[in-house]
Amino acid sequence: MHYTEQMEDELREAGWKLTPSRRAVLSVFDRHDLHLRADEVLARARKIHPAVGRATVYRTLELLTGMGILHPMVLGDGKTRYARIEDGHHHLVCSSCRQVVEMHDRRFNRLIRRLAHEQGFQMQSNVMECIGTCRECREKETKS
Amino acid sequence: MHYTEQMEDELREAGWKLTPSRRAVLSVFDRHDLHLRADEVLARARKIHPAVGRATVYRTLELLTGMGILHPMVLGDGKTRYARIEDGHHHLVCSSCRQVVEMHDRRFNRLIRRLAHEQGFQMQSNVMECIGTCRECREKETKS
DNA sequence: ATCGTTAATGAGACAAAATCTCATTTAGTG
DNA sequence: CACTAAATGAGATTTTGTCTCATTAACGAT
Repeated sequence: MHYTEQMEDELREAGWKLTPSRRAVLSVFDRHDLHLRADEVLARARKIHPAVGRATVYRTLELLTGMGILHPMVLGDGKTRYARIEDGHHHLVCSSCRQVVEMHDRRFNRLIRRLAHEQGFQMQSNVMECIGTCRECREKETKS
Repeated sequence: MHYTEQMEDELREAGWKLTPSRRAVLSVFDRHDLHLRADEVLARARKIHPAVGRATVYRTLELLTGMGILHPMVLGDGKTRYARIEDGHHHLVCSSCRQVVEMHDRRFNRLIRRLAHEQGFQMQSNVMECIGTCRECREKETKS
């Protein structure tokens, strides 16, 4: 089953109405590897359902964030971007060339869940950003 | 030695000029536990050096971010906030009441550093946000 | 199918956050 | 203390996000 359909079910089960606009926004995030600004989401959603309004995109992004489906983040350039939450969403960001590497490591989720539990929290999702320098940039650095 | 002085040295060593405005912004972050919006930073900086302009605050926040001294983040309400980076900065955020719990756990930093290293990254800093529900909110939930 | 309720919508006014420009100032250097 | 490039503040401008409100349409009941 596709991600979009799953999410539509989730919305329905939570009692939200499934409108063309919401479907359009959701379908933008069918690919898992996107980090989009609100205006980019708007543009892409309009390709699917040209009538969507800006307000609705913001409302939907907020809704999806509240449901733990998306997560807003600032990847170092001051712009807020939305990305799907996979439990969890872990980035390495190179502070020099800005490339973003996605990490998927179970140890991480396990450790976080445990630490959250120790504090009485029940984890819904988590996002980590690690800022550093990638190998290529370090090598360029030392050469110059 | 105070944090502010350390950071001033860092700026100087990197060849940046130490102006009253930059000092003012830096001194705002002398306390380690702040998560401030740009306009809050401006207001606080003006208490110290009333002449600072908005543009300069943004410029300085960007500079300090680039140097790995501050990190911008979106704590779930869509507002960008800046906080000092301590290696690392780990939050539990309750999605219901919005309380933020700071975690300090060495295992975390160790694991992240290792994972970063595996990818060829040299870590400068890291930030983690775990969204969940705190005990109090869960208890309220079940009672109602 | 159709109806009724109510959530959801789009348009556009509005507000807030961030950027840009440029003439002027000043920190650091010699 | 004079020089110069970096940095600044003011304010115009752009971008991003919010709000209002009249209209629409999703969904359950019939």
